[in-house]
Amino acid sequence: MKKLDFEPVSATSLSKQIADQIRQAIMEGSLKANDRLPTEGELSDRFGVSRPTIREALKRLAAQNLIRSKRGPTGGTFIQAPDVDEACQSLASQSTLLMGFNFFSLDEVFETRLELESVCTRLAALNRTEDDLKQLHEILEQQAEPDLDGERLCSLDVQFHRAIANASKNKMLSYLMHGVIEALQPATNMAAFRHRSHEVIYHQHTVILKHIEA
Amino acid sequence: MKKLDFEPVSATSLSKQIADQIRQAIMEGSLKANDRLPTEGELSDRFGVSRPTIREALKRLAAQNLIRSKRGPTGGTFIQAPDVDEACQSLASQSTLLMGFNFFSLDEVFETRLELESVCTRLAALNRTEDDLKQLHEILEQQAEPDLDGERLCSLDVQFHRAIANASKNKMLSYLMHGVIEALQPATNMAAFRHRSHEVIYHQHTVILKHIEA
DNA sequence: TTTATTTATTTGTCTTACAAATATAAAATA
DNA sequence: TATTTTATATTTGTAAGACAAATAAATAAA
Repeated sequence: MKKLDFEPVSATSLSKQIADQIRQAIMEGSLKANDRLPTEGELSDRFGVSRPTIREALKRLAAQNLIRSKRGPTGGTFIQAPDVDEACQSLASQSTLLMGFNFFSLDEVFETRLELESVCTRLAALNRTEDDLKQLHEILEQQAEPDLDGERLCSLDVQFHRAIANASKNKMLSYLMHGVIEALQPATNMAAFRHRSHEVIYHQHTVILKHIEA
Repeated sequence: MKKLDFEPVSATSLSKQIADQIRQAIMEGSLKANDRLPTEGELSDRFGVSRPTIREALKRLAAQNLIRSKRGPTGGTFIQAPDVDEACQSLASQSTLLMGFNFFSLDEVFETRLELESVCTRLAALNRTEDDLKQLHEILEQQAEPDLDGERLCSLDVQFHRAIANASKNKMLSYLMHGVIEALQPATNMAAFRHRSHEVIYHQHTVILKHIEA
């Protein structure tokens, strides 16, 4: 007899279903930033599940920075307004992970950074403030020092690239750019150590900065 | 008397600390894809916490698609290899959220898409396969039809943009591009409905495709 | 009025127990 | 013997109840 393959009625766990519901409410805007959710007890009543299940659902949301919790009266669980820096970090770690599993080659990521940076540079040339220029100069000045250790060199490199992204005055572009830069940091680290390309990097940065100023 | 502000000994919950530890092990590569974690019971023994706490930690990781779980013998919790499509979706929803909270203006996102697309188009012109061209032509052909309903029009628009990203043959760039496209879908939807810009869009796409072919 | 103290509320954690899924091994049956 | 069924062990999923810890507000004491 042929096997009928019915759909599983509910393959996903309760905690996941609940988390998804709340998540959707946030995305749709029915739950706004700093809104307070009912207490865990109330939630377990409303959803008809136990408190541990509710808690697992809330932890899922907490992992995505969608909520925060506090104890005590006036405490509870609150909708967390997203934060660009956190989002950036999460993008970076996703990218790092994808790179680690060889979904992206090093070349691809380098190419992406190069292209994005070219875009950022062009926009920065149009929109940069005096403050941006000052900051870029400061970083470059620190990079001019001849005997920098590798760690410091890399940190300054990252700072420089981030500063360019910020100078573009396009927050979404910066967001994406920061993610790519972070993902590349370990790799650029290696490259810098190996090829002692201090002068090369410094020279490149000088050229870029001139371009933005002009 | 002046208050000394000591660091809180452990402001973060146990489940978070445990999740972070496992997360780091995955990022560092000590835990590889499809590796099996110890059972929840063993984990609670090893970490010296209760099973519910372990479960909350695991749910945090599950929310980030870092693990998957299965019941039964031969079941357990396994390290999940990241998936580009899922990562894309998560990037898109992050972007949507940031847009929803007005961290990015519509202009910024449009500008970002425009610039990224320009990069994708240039790379696509270099790297596109015959298959890519065929696919782009197919989509364009469907868009040529005069009376498309709004939904279908938008869907084809998204498909076209995604196809260009893919034709660039840079997977990281595609990944970022897809995120931006998804985030913009609701907005482009609105725009398309309002301005009945069917012909405009079609014309633009024709120009882009010619550029890629040449 | 100011300072302690109590109290109520809410999340954080632990313990124990049972349900559900599911692969493996054993037993029954054709 | 081969096949099907049944039992069994293992592991995650869910539940219930209890206590700990944080903390703000109300109350009592100085």
